[in-house]
Amino acid sequence: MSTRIAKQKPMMRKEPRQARSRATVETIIQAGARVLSREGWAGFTTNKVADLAGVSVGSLYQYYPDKLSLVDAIRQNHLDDCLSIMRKIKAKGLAPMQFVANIVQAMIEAHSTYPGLHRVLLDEAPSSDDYRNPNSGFEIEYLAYYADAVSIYRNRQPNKADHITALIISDAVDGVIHNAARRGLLDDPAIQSELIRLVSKYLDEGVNP
Amino acid sequence: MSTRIAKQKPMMRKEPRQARSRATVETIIQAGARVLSREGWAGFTTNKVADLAGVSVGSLYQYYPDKLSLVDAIRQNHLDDCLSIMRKIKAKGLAPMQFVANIVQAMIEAHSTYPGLHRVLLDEAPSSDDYRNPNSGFEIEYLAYYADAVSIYRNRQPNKADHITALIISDAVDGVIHNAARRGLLDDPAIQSELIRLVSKYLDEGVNP
DNA sequence: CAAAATGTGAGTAATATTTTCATATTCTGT
DNA sequence: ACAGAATATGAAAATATTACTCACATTTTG
Repeated sequence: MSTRIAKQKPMMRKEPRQARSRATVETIIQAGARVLSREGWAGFTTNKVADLAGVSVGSLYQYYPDKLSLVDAIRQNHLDDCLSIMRKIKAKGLAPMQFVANIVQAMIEAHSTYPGLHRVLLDEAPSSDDYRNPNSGFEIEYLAYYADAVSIYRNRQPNKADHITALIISDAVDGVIHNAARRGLLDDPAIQSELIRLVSKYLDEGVNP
Repeated sequence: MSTRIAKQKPMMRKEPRQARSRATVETIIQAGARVLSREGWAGFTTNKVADLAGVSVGSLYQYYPDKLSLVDAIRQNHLDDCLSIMRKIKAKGLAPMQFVANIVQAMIEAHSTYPGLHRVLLDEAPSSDDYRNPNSGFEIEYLAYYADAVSIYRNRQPNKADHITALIISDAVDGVIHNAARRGLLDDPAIQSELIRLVSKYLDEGVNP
């Protein structure tokens, strides 16, 4: 999955050394993501997470000093996943249209496992660090990938205006996926193809509005 | 099919009769909207609402039997506003491009007062009735307006496919606005014009992707 | 001016949730 | 095999939160 890095305020109370504890921590993170996704921040309790993970609360507090550090870990994990997906697709070196289709489909897939997670992490859940901040490293890197995608799609050098374009696309895709998930339509092929069309047409230059 | 059904639980404990109490109720609703917008469902407490409204909790409970009925009232109020905006624009009978621009700008404006409200009401806050349901009367009416807008823009009879188009547009607009608000960019003219461009290009037929 | 409407806010009652810790179990290196 | 380290447990202490009431004050109405 992802490498976890030490922070000023130690993210982890204790580093899991054996395979068993590493698995426990992983399970806790997954369960936490599921609880956040299904119940939102208001329904996120350490006991629920432990229950769903099938471990005792004690185990949870063995590794995370408090609730907040657990959310931080979940967020870190999720954002790492997002960036990793982006990097992989970019590395494929696809043709423009395939590229867009790939990104859209990857984003849909990423939201399929825990439909509400992204939104909850960005909008609801408090944070000790600054990942919520619009100028956070994550947001910047994330949007930079989109901006890069724009220049790739248009087959030319990166451009300052690409960043606004990237913002619009990223947020529009987010909105369609989020609401589709809310309506239970994330699997609808019509939604998927129309979303791709939305992005493609917006990216196509030439025809003036 | 059922239209609107009378609620078992009365929305209001007591109907405000004098001007003073009507103003109190209005203030409470506004304060409630502000609290929901700023703090989300998790931070929504009756005492906070009363404080912000500048009235005592007692007054709040004079009109609303419980917290849930207050949220319901706030939601009802907000959704009525949304539909009312839509109706007014439709009534203007504008030309296609002006029409799109108007809707987008109206939606941006609607989100400007309480940036997080719409999302919180749809995603976070629980509901005694079925406004959260994707097949609720509100959703259907709301999307119907968008679908209608599509057929107006394309200057032809309404079409079954318009509904998917409407869904995509509605949700994309929602996503861009919501995230722009989160980033404090709701006033950015570049965002506004690009959002209009996104919608217009998607609606333009002819050029095949 | 009496009665009805409205407003007050400290306090209660109930609930919920985080976090600990004494103890039990499992693993690792030798 | 064994000691010490790592890991796991979960009842319950400690803490926090907050929805909602009620006895009483103030304002409005007719």
